[in-house]
Amino acid sequence: MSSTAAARKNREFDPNTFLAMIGDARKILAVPKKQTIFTQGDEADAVFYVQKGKVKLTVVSKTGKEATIGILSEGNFFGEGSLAGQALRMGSAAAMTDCQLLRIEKKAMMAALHREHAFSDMFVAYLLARNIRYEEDLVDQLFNSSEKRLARVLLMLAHFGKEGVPETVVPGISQETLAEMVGTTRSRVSFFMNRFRKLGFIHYNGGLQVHSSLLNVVLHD
Amino acid sequence: MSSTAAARKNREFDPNTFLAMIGDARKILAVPKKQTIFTQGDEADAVFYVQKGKVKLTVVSKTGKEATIGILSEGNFFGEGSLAGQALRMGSAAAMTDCQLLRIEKKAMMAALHREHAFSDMFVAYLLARNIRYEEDLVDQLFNSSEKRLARVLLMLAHFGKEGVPETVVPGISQETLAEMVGTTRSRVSFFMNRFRKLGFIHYNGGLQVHSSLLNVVLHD
DNA sequence: AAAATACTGTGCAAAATGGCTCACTTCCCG
DNA sequence: CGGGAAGTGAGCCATTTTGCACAGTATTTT
Repeated sequence: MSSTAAARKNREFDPNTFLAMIGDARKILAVPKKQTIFTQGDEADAVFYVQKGKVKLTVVSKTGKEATIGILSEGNFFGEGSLAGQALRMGSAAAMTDCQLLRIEKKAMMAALHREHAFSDMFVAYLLARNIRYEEDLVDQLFNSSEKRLARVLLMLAHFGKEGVPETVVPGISQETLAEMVGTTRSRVSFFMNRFRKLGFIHYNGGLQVHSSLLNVVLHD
Repeated sequence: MSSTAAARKNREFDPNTFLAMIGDARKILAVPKKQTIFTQGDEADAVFYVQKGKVKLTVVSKTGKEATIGILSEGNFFGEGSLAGQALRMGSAAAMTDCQLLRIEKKAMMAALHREHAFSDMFVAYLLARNIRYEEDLVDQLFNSSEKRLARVLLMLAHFGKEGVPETVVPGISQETLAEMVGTTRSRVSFFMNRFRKLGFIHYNGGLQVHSSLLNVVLHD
């Protein structure tokens, strides 16, 4: 219930309504932590929806470098490229925590989009939001140094609870993964993380915690 | 007519069909080269559609740096952020060439999306394509050096005509603009452009021409 | 608990980039 | 047609970033 409320609050649509419209051309998947959901190059014939947990999307370049495109929480879709005619997965998806996912066949998804007003309204809203997010990421890359980008990534990963309660960042996220998201090297991330720690912006306490003052790094100058 | 065919070929929807559905809550705008269409911070209450010409989207950072998010040709929408609830423009749009645009009121757009199946199908397809494009740009930023990013931008700007006919890149694009797209400095662009020229990848001939062999720079290694 | 793995903190030299400056060349506008 | 503004090619040097390498510290596995 609380997850539904959270998703509605953030995205302006109700996953339950969504669920109802698809009918039975969907499957609920329980994916354990660290398991692969799909791999770059796989055939792409379905869209996924995160009901619970965190999913990491990555891409591997021809030279073997790895980049992390995003970390998705509940209320997000992924694998939508298949709807746009991409026959193969352009990246991989893996569960960072135990997840509950919805797998929707491409055909069923397109039929539902075409049939149900409310559903396509919702999906358009979702895509617009996603577009905005991508644009922000891109602008961030064009404008900021790797230190600021790291600060921004940390802030985005730390959904501050009500009133800035310091919630723990995605449990177990490694410097390696952070480096892949920021677009830099792990040693650089290590360097900045220590700087942030010395300045009191972040705090290790079992998990990683981010203090909202880290914003200063992003906003200042 | 040829523009319609081209757009259909690339985007799988017909602007004319699109036009018909909106009714009269749209205006056709003739925008002369270099004119501003909207400015960062303006009120956002309409979406635009490029019928003819090239439009440049830019963002200015708090520190005054400028980034170019994209250069749009016919068949593209821009300013869709307004549909997602952005009350103000997050960036600016300007005509790079004489343009013919369609300006659609936010309300009319949303009503049409909600009313016409074919229209929302088309728009969903458009948004998916746009998403893929943003994702590619982001991956490019995460993986590649500024030299390769420049090579990629040049290749994207040069829509090779049938059979690799070397078409001139967006007429009059400056190194400054290229730098803003690539996310580097103009001096760096100048440096690489000359390197590309010496290697025979590009050619100045009144306008700028790109040889498809530039692909080697992007693809190799 | 021991062994095998994964993750982190550093240090360093080499390479890439950012930020100027300056001299020229083009182009555009009055 | 002249002057100015805009765009380009170069060079230089301070920083930033990369790429490795290594040792010490968690974690996981057996």
